Amino acid sequence: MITNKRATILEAAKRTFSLFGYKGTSVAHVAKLAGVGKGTIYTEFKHKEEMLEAVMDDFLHDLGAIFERVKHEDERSVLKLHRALYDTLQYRKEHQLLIHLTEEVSVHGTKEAVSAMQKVEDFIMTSLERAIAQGVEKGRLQVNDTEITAFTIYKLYIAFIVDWEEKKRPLTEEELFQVFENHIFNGIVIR
Amino acid sequence: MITNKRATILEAAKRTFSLFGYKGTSVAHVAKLAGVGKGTIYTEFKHKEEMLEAVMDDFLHDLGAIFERVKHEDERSVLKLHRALYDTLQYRKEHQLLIHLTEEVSVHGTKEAVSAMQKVEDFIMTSLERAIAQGVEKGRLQVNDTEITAFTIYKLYIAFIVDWEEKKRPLTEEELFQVFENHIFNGIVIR
DNA sequence: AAATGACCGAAATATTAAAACGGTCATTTT
DNA sequence: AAAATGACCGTTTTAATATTTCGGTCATTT
Repeated sequence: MITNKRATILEAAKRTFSLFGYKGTSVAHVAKLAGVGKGTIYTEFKHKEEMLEAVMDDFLHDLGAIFERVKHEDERSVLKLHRALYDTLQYRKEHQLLIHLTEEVSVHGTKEAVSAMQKVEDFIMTSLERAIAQGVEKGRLQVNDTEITAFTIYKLYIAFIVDWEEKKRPLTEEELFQVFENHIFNGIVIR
Repeated sequence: MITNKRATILEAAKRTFSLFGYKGTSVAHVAKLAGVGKGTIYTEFKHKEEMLEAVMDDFLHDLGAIFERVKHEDERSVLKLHRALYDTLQYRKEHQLLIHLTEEVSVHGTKEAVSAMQKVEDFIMTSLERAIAQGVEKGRLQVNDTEITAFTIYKLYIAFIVDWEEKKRPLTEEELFQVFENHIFNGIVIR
């Protein structure tokens, strides 16, 4: 066999999950696309959920790359933070796999999808927390509790990128940055 | 008749909506509790939804009173804003009617419930916006767009009161205030 | 003139039958 | 002998159908 068996199956799983979501994908379907028998899949994965987990791990690796890439850019701490989060959420918003999983969570509450999306949220939150902690170390940010601050920033980005766009004109990246610059970072109180 | 007919029906509607939500309440049930025939209800309200609207109007009137009361307290602008919003959301949290409607929106998407909750959100947002505009007038706050700032504060409160409590220990009123003091009002950037 | 509840079509719910699914394993292929 | 396979199994989902409940009306009663 020229290509790795596990990789072939994983690629097929990624494709079908992206097209039909977790619930909408049958193991038989993945097997056919991968060009193997159904039984073969169970020599590589304990069950269907383990396939999703493997696909998600790949995916989280990509997300991690975004934060990593931005980290080495030579910019202000605040701008870096913004760019990493913006790119991440944009990526998340456009990726078919995540779109399907998100819908599955809200419509069917499929437990495997819930846990997969939880992983994504945790990952983003953790990356954000690390970035904030770094800003604190460098003496650029004052923060009592990095977790609370990460939560605050994360929820606001989600609110603006998801909820705001539902009823108003979407903000450009620049405008969104301004919102955060004014509110979270500088504060609105006049001194 | 000693008590007002409309008020009696409205009171019964309020009770049953609070106990069973909109979907879970039948018109016959309201009629029985109000001690009138079903037909009588339709002499006062065009349809079931109009009953809900009337109940919600009463409710929004109560909410308005909270903002009004706080407005006249002699405190810092920021503290006032916080107290008004906190009272509002605590009230909301305790109020069975809103709990049921909120669940109905997320579980069944009942259109009458969606529109009722939309009204509540709009009302809170508008009150908040007015309070912020007042802070700006008094030269206490610097804000580019009161709508965006109101949205920011509202979403953050909801996030902390709903989402944060789902996974972490609920914040006390004091802690919640600190979060807003640090993030929105003063900012986290070191100058 | 105001109040009522039996009645209507429509919508929600419960019941049942049929199909599809995840996972296994005896058999086949390499 | 080891790896791959798909027919097969019990369970879960879905589709089809029968039953109940509901919002709203209106002829009759109060």
